[in-house]
Amino acid sequence: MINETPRVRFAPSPTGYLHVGGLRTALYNYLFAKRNNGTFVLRIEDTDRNRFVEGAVENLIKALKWAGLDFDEGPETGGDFGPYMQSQRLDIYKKYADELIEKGKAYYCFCTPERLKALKEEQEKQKLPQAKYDKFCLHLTKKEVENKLASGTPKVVRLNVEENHTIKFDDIIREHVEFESNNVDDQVLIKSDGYPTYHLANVVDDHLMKITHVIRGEEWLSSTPKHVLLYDAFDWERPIFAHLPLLLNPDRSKLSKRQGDVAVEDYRDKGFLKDALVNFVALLGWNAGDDREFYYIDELIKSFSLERVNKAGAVFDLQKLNWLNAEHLRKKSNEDLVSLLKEEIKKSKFKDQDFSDNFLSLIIDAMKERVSFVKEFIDTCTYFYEVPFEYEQKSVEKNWKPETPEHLNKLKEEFVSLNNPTKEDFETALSKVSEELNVGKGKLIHPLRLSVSGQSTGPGMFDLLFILGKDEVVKRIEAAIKRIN
RNA sequence: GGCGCGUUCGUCUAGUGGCUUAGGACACCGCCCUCUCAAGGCGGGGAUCACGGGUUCGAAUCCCGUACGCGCUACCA
Repeated sequence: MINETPRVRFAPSPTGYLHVGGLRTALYNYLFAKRNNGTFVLRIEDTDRNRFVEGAVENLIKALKWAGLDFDEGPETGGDFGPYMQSQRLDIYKKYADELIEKGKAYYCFCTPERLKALKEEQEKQKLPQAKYDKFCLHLTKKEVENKLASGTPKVVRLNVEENHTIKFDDIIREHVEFESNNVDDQVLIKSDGYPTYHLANVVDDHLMKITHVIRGEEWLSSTPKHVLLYDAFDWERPIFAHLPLLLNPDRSKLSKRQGDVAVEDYRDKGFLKDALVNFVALLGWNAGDDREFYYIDELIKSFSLERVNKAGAVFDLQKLNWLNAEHLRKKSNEDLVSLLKEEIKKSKFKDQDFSDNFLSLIIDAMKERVSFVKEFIDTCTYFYEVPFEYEQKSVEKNWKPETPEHLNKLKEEFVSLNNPTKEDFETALSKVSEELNVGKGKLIHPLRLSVSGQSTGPGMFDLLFILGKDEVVKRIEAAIKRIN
């Protein structure tokens, strides 16, 4: 097994969207596969007919691809071990369940839900340490079973867990784990509707698809003894297990919808860069052992190892995600940012206006260090796109003094005389006015900034003037003077 | 209740018996830079390493117990 190239899988159930916890699981599988020249498989675990969600699979695949996690085999893509939708593999599970019954490792159970419920209540009443099925149907005679089968009595198939032994297995992250078989229930393998449960389908598929490493969330650790029993019952080699720590809400419960966004698409729609989300989620439970925090996905591939995955759950901290998003944003080329910004403009109130790439690129240069999200290239500096409608009140009180109109007028006159001014020309012009008026530059700059942008904060004054252009600057100064008077 | 897993600054984490007066990052605060806001630089507060016992010359690191948290306990995954 050690010398085989690994085959791993991400096996979500199609609930309608990709959960960020799922993204992290998928990512670790992907990183592990790529790191070891292995294969990354996507398998859809849609064995619960009651939970069927229209379009869920398409959504899942879309989110995975958006994040850059391309799978080598899976629905749509295909592969040598398909089909990759469990609902299309029912006959396979049936065959293996029969094999188990043949071997005495599983058995038919005809107990009604009512009996099961009564049994459970009785066990609780007696304060039995653990409630589990009493193997009633295991003791049915062959004849009785045949009769019930022939009469079409509703049935399930149960795993026959032998009592009084210890089930042991190894886990890359948890090391050695043991369970007493007496604590393991005779799990249903095939439901009465003929569909398999997760446990059977998962084990059968992992074996048939030659999965070497099962990398999944910690919520599966408790059912791993059942899976181990199944591998042993079939006489199949067990895969290597790696149970990942959970992603947590701020209150340390399992990350859930109630306490914030959990869908990858929510984060995408909020403007998070895929590079940042992937980077962030990779660091939730793993690190290379050094201080590095900024990674692109191909760099993660080079550094990743399951051995360095933590045991304890990690709180999903939005503030750090925000910071990483800003970091990734700043590292992007203007070319990339221009096209991202254009997408945002299409969604904004400026969607009908035309802005040149060159103009947008100038805005990006001016604002790159001041924003965390692409959409802030619009929201925090609308004055680049439209004339300011109002002037920040606090700043008006502070910066617009009685002498301001005179100062602005002088600046305007100086600017008007400039011919196709550069940033430096604007600066020289302002210096000149500053000297002539014997007024500090700051005393001119703040009122000017407010006049031209309506705000008290923003990029460097002369960058701002240059980007707006002489004509626009002059117009805005005139409007501001009018406003003051 | 039972079983399992976990527990280092608010959060993500480094740390695998002496290099640790426990390091970094986010967040927070201050200073510098400066036309503002950022970015950047420098600095600060913040962790009796959950608690209690051992083992050892020496423990965040090994062992045991306790507490707490979380997960599982479905014909859900």
